[in-house]
Amino acid sequence: MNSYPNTCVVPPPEGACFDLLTEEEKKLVDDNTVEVFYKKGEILCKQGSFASKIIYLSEGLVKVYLEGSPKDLVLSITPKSNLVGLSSIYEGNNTFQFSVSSYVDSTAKLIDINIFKQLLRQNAAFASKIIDILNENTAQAYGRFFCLTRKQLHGRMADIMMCLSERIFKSLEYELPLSRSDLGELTGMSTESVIRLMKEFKDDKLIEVSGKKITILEPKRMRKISEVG
Amino acid sequence: MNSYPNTCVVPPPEGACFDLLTEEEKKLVDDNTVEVFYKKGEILCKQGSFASKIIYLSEGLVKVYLEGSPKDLVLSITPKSNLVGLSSIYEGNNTFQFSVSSYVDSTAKLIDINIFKQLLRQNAAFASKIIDILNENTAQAYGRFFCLTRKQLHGRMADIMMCLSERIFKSLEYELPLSRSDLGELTGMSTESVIRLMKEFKDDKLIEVSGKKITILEPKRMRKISEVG
DNA sequence: TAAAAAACATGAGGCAAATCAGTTGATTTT
DNA sequence: AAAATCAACTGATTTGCCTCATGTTTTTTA
Repeated sequence: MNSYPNTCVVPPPEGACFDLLTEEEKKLVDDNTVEVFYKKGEILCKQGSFASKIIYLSEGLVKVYLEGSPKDLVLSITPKSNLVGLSSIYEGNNTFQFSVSSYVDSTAKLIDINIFKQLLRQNAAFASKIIDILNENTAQAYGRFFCLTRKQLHGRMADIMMCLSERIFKSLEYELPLSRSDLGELTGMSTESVIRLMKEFKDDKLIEVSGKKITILEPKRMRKISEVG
Repeated sequence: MNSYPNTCVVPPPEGACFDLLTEEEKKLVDDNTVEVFYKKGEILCKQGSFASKIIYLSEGLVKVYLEGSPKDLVLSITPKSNLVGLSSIYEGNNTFQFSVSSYVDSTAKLIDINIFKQLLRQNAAFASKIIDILNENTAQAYGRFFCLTRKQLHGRMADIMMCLSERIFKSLEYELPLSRSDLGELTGMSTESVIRLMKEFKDDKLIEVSGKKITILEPKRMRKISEVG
């Protein structure tokens, strides 16, 4: 890959797909939606369970992951204002392909999946927009796939840090809501390696760390490290 | 993951999405399609280049991959009667996210992307079917993602062999059109490891190998190896 | 059909990163 | 306030797999 526009963490903001619905359709959605609050660490949906809802994350931050022993595989981390778990719905499949759990307190709107499917079949503009979103998600997943299989520890660490900065917090300085062990899961490395690398980056004056607070001092060098792997 | 319905290689057969078009729309597609023949090893589309066509593979076998140095990452291998490169089209992106090249002599129908997009916007049943296909592809990609990041050599090797058997050749005995080095690329391991593992499987009476011909003697044990990693 | 090239095969050695086995400090429980 | 739990951190050891070096067989090409 020559450029890394959306390498690792999170799908880009979606744009308001529901705006493409008619008033009548919007009402249909509203009438078949419930809002649910989740505490930090709670599970929004469980891999293998019956997929009866589409999840719209209105507040919070979640991870989408495949369950595996001994370790899960994080597919993406998704911030507020995004649809989650869209790709679970297809003909011949009615179970979630993955689990979703919250990193922080979160709020989700759960939309009845049959209503959602009905809208896809009757409103082509809406369906077309959903295809856009799905494809952006896929592009992101491929970038992440590449990151985890082809880069080594330094590259992966730099990648995640830049991605969190650019795509989630939109600042070079951020308060990390994830533990070192969460970061290890996200970067596909052991917790110990996360700690060692953060120390190394810190010693090299690439970043500043104090507790949960991360400041990226040299974004250009970080980006370079992310790219060379 | 508890089950591995579509773990590694190839998207499931799609069903005929073009049947959902009206006669008029079908004609529109036909009028904007060209058929091209590719020799073994040729490139059907190149990552980063302008995506002006949707590729329908009518004959052959191709790999979809991300370019990387020193090694590419194979996203999927796709047999005939499938759409390839669907996920490249989304708002704000008009370049291919990946490259596609042929393992064997292949024939593709290239459909004008603007016509394709127009159909998505005007025919909801068609768009809905395309969503199904995209989601199945995504499920496959996630399975493969899991395979390459969480399993080690034995599991990956068994996985690919079973997948080729079940999803591409639909037989326990098949003539492999890939070299050992292709297999290495596909399983994310070195060519040497592929050879060592095939010898090991052969010595363990799990498979029979003679040249390019593979026979799976113990599919149950192979599946087990694939699952435990 | 001989020569060159590519694919297949095998052993030895090295290394990136995981695992293991701790210590320390902060927070929660009792 | 003591005990227990958890997160952050560190060093020593192990290991899975790659790389390199070299040889052999098969396929391609001249």
